[in-house]
Amino acid sequence: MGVTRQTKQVKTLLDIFNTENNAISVADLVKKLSGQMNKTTVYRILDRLMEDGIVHSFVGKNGLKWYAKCQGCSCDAHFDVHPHFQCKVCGEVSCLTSSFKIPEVKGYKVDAVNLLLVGTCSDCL
Amino acid sequence: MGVTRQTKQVKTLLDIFNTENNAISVADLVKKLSGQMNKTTVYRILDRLMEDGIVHSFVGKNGLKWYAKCQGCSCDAHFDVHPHFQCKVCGEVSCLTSSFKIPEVKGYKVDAVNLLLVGTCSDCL
DNA sequence: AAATATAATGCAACCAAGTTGCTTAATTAA
DNA sequence: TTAATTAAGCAACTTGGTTGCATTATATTT
Repeated sequence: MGVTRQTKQVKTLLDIFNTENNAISVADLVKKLSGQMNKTTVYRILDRLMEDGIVHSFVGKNGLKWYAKCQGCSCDAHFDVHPHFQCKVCGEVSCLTSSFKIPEVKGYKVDAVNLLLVGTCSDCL
Repeated sequence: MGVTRQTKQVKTLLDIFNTENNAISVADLVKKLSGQMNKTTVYRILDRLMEDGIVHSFVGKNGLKWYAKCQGCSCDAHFDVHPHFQCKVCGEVSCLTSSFKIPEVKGYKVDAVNLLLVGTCSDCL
């Protein structure tokens, strides 16, 4: 599970994630790479990169799926989940470094958290 | 803005929200009401009910849109936002009563929060 | 109560995100 | 270098959601 071959396409994707600080929506990736790469391929590589713990994914404010490079976030031990911030003006999404403790809820077993802050980023203020 | 006429369809929707405690996905609503009501109508009524502050909406773990009746939650003054819980076994989504203070983030102006807890509900444990 | 203005519904067509099955091509291991 | 196997490409499809426009229902006015 998650033994990713070093294909040209995988390298392209990895390169994007390594040079880009912010999160990227799959839709944007597909658009940006259209012509270079099939959209199915993009989806499948992202799946594999996530299994390998290279990237993590989450859902943006309008239901689109976003990916960002994992940097020190333990994606499996989901207990230092970080929030994400989405600017409603420019649409940029970034990982916030401030970690966040999972709230306890009586009667429920919580094992993942999706915390999305929506607002205006410093550039758009 | 938000002056909703009391049509048969609106009453049907309101009735569903008043008898259902949990949140409902739009997709489910459309399915449940197919034959009774056009899907466009469902989407539009939900929009209006939200403008009126009758229901609030949020995004589930797989990007689907969910709605739930507002009960005492001030949907416009987004500062007593409540979290939502989605059970990954049965799929049910419910509003948690525990309120939640919006975290401060330096440089950003945060005005909405989407906090989704994913796990296993008491029925599925 | 009837007429009018206006808001809401239905319909069909559309768009975009994401998925599936299958064939072909590219890695990696032998 | 060949063989085993993973990954890429393609096309077709599914699903959630939207749009424009014609028709119908609700409120309002007289």
